Amino acid sequence: MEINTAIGVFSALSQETRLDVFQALVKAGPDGMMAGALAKSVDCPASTLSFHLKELLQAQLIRADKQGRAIYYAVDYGGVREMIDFLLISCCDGDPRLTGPYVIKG
Amino acid sequence: MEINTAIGVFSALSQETRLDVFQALVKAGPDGMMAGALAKSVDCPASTLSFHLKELLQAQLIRADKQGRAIYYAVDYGGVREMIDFLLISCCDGDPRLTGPYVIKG
DNA sequence: TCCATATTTCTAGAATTATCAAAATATATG
DNA sequence: CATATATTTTGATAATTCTAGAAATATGGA
Repeated sequence: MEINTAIGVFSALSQETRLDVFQALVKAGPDGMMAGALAKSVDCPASTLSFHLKELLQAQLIRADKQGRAIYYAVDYGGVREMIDFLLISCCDGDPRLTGPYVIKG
Repeated sequence: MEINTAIGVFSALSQETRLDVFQALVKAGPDGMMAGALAKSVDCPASTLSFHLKELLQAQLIRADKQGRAIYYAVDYGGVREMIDFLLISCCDGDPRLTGPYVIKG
C-alpha cells in the first residue's frame, strides 16, 4: 500500500462520525445498512453523512450497493484487511513489541 | 480505549510527516532518535517537526527522553499496542474477515 | 402523471489543522 | 561569562476539513 493511501485511510478513521459509521457497519456485517438507517444510528443530517460516507468510500473502507432508491453501505472487507496489513507490517515492521500477539511470523 | 483517544491516534497517523516520523522511529528501535536527526531524516523545519512530535506524543504513539540538551524520541510500544488492539478488537470486532490471520481467538 | 421517499450535490461559512520564521528556553563548552 | 547547539513556543497566515440547509437526482407507487 502506498503511503498516501494509508494516510487517506487513517484520515478517514480520524473523525468521530466516520468511526461511528465504520463500527456500525462492522456490526451490521456483509449486508450492511441503508444510508438512512445509518443517519439515524449515528444521529447525523443526511447531507453531512453523505460527505462522510464518501470519505470512507474513497479510503476503500466501505462499499456501496444501490438497490432501488436505497443505497446499502457495507464494510469493504478486503480494503480493511489491506489497511491492517499496512499498519502491522509496513508501519510497525511486524515487530512483536508493537503488534503484540497479532502478527503471525513468516 | 476511549473512542476519542482512538480518534486522536488515527488523526496523529493521518499526516505524511507524522507517518514518516513514526516509521523512522519504529526502524530506530527503543533507543529512538534525536529530534534533529529526525528533522533531517524527514526533511522538515525544526519548528514544524516539533509541532508534529507533540501530536504524536499526545496520541501516546511516541515518548520523549531528554538527555542534556538533546531530546530523544522513541516509539511508545505500549501505546501502539493499545491502538492496534482497539483497531482489531473494538473497531473490527475481532472479525477474521476483517483482521485476516492476525487476531488470536480467545 | 404526481407525489413521497432516499440520497446526493452544491454552496457558503465555521472550525480545525499545518506551516515556518523569529524569539525564547535550556544546556554544554571554551 | 560568552557563545554555540538543540529544541520548543509564539504568532500570523495558509490550507484543509466539517457542517448542514437548500436544491437536485433518481426511483417507486397510487
